[in-house]
Formats: sequence, structure tokens, C-alpha cells
Amino acid sequence: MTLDQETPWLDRQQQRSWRAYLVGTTLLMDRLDRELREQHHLSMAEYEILVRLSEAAGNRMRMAVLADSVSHSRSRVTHTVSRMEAAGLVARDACLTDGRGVEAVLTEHGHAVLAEAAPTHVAGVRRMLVDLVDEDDFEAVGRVFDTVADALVEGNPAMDIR
Amino acid sequence: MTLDQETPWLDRQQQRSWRAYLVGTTLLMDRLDRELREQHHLSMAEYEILVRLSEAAGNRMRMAVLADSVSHSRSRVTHTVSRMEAAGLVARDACLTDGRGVEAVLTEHGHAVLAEAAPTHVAGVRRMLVDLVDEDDFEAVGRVFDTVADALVEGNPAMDIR
DNA sequence: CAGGGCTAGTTGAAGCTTTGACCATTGCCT
DNA sequence: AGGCAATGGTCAAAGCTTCAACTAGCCCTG
Repeated sequence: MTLDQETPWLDRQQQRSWRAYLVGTTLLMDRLDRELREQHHLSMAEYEILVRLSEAAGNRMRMAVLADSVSHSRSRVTHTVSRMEAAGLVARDACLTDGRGVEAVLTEHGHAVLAEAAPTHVAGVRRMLVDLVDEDDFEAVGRVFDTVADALVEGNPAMDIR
Repeated sequence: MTLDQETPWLDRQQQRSWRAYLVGTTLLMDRLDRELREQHHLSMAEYEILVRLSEAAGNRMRMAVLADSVSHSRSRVTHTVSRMEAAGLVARDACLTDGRGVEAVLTEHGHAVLAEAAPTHVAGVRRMLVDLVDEDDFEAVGRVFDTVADALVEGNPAMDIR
């Protein structure tokens, strides 16, 4: 990669965009998390896991796949799932085809909690983001972070430093 | 605000954009934070505070103003500044005009650390985001999160639930 | 089929953030 | 002036995330 003296600064517009993104993301995530906690006793991390499981075949997923799909560390998912298990939202199940594996399974209760939480969460995402902004601009956000995610996803050496 | 049954789901495209944003942001923040920590022993929160102070008149800022400018809670800024103070990056100073107030001041060392960290941090932001995406798309990101931040910034009752 | 190396997942400690209580000071209102 | 609500900042405790081992099972090679 380039040396430091070759790295151009961000121009005025880029700087503005970058800071707006930082501040906006901080406020947005904060609020969505807070709403989920207050109304449904769920963190956003827990909510995302419920969503992923509900979309998975058999409502079950290997821990590692789950971790990758939400882009959280395995350790983090282990802890989060443990808390959710204690709350009866998911269960753990040994994987039949791989003795090392563990699957997280959505319980009845987890399904019910998700069904309750989803509409209000979606409403929040709309109210604070989607319905506020131009549709094309929001698609641009999708393109930008698709690109970022692709570039940063596990094992892309092009993104390593120097 | 609208009732739940009136809230339409996100359409396919919106859903894709929303998830890309979540995943991309998670990966990006993770990496930027890691780079800053490994190369300069700074968290992103600390880095942002250094930047804000370096731009402030007299390199000093009231705690509350600082907190607002990075959109972090006051408590969080208190803790972060305490750690930075222990590391010699900033100093605390009583506010002359308001007996309740405290000002954070950038030290020589803090200035030096920022001068070292900034180029590599900017390089990271470019490498993993700015240089990867279409310029117009990135401006759209700026518009979107400007709007979000405006809507969510302290004391906008329109964004409250129901 | 034994060994080494890899992958899956967990664990506990350390670190950061949030929450809520708390105290001091200030500004407003009468 | 005197009382009282609001503001600024801090702190301790609780919660979540990260980090660095660690266990166990898989797979490849000799």
C-alpha cells in the first residue's frame, strides 16, 4: 500500500460525509438499541440473531455460520447465545455431522418474541432512516457498504496494511 | 406515529441496503479501531476526541461540548478523558466562567500522538471506504446520515415513539 | 493408525460503555 | 435575597465485548 506521505487528506466534502456517517451511525444505533431494549428486552445483537435463525432452514444454524452472518466474533456470539439461552429464546443442540459443532435453534418463545419485536424495530428503522431520505441515496448507501463488506470480509489480503 | 399494523415492511432493496449497512459498518469500525489500537495505542473514541480538541480554539473544550460533538454520553466522555489524561494525551482544567465546568485541553504529547496517528487513520478510511466507492455514492452517504443526525440530535420530539 | 496441525466452540479475565445516583453550581422566579 | 429546578460532571456497579488461553474433534500425511 501507499506510504504515509503519499496518502492525500480527505477533501472538504469527503470529510463532511465521513463525519456525518460517524455521528449519524452513533445516534441511530444508539436509538434503535434503546428502543429494542425498552420495548422488548432485546439488544440489537440479540435481535439480529433471532432474525437470522428465523430465516434459516429448520430455524437452526451452526454457531460459526451465525457469527459470520452477523459479522461478530465467535466469542461474542457464544456469550450472546448463552444469554439468549438463559432467557429461553434459543436452545443449543449438538451438530450431528460434526462432533465439534453446536447449533443454535430458535425456540417457540424466541419466535414469539421476534414476532412482537420485528414490527416496532422496522418502524424505527423507517422512522429514523429509510423514510427520511431519498430512495436513490439509500440505495447508494447499500452499494457503498456492500463494497466495504466485500473488501473487508474475512481473508481479503488486499485490505491488509502495507 | 403510525401503529404497527400500518408499518410496511422493508422491500427487498431496502432490506439489502439496510443489512449491507449493518454488516459493512460493523466490519469497518472494527478494523479502523483495531488499526488505531495496534499502531498507535488509541481507540477510535480517543482518536475522535484528539481530533475535536485539535480543531478547537485554544485546543480546549468543555466536556459537555466535546460529548455532543462526538455524540457520546457525558459519562462515556468522562471515562475516556480520564484514561487519556492518565496517558498524558489531555489535561483537565477548571472552567473560569462556570464553576461547574471542566475543560479538556490537548497536551503537547496528545498533539504529537495525533500527528502520528492521523495519516495512517486517514489512509485506512481511504483504503477501506473512500477510495473503494463511487464518489457520488459516498456523497449520498453523507446526505443520508446528515439527515439522520439532524433528526436524532438531542431534543427532536418528532422522532419519539408514538 | 499415530502424530501434528487445523477448525469449532467455550471460558474467564480485563476493558469499555451504560445506567442511575449523587453533589456542586448556576439561573430563574418570586 | 431565598428557594428550587436545571445543568455539569463524576462515580460505582452492572452489562457487554474483546482477548488470550484452552478443550475437543476433524483431517491429512507418513
